[in-house]
Amino acid sequence: MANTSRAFIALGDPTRQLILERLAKRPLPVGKIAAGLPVSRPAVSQHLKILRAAGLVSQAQHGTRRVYRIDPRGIDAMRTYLDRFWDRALAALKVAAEQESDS
Amino acid sequence: MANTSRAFIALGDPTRQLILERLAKRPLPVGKIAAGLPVSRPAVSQHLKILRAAGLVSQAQHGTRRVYRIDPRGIDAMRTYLDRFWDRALAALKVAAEQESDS
DNA sequence: GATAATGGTAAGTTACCACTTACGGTAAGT
DNA sequence: ACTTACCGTAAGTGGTAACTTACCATTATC
Repeated sequence: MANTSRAFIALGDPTRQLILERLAKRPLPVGKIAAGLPVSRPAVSQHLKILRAAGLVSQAQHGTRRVYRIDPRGIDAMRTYLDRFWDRALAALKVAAEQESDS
Repeated sequence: MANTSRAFIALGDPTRQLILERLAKRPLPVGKIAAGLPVSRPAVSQHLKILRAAGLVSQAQHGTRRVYRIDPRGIDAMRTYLDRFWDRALAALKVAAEQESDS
């Protein structure tokens, strides 16, 4: 499974989107992330595991605390994928429009 | 449910990704999309419905044919979302790095 | 060293998703 | 008109995702 696929799946879940929104403001330990979210702390741990596999967050262990933060590389990979897609799609649509006017 | 959420969910599925890859080359009717894909034609129809709800493809009816094509607006909405996210995340990481060096 | 704090993992449940086959509906061709 | 081509939808099924509670491991604190 390509990692971009994992990233898109990860961003599709509303809870994970909330987690990323919070981490986009500042790095946070798991407990702080879970506080304020509508799900339990273990659920957050499971989401973080998915986000980590998708390359969207990274971890730093300080004592018993695990501080999570956004991993910019994961975000950038998605942006690159969409940009390439964008270019190809626009080019194809342009060709299609020209062909239609050929009639 | 926000439409960007729908778009990310849509891009998370590998079959839908394949469909979009094909449509990025040129607009196609449903049958042509399904040919070459590892799933049945009705499955493709269901995926197209999801892609349409996400604003990623549009439809044009010619006789009994439904020709689908990429809708650039949906792609662009995702790009915009990621760009905003990217900016905020980078700013937050910069602040965090400065705070760490303050110790 | 006992206790508390922090967080990852296991097991189980519920809900949803992707897929199939079967069917219906509309437009084109003969 | 009959048949064919094209495609959407309904119903049913198997698998997986998200969540909960319960438990365990590790590190700080007293």
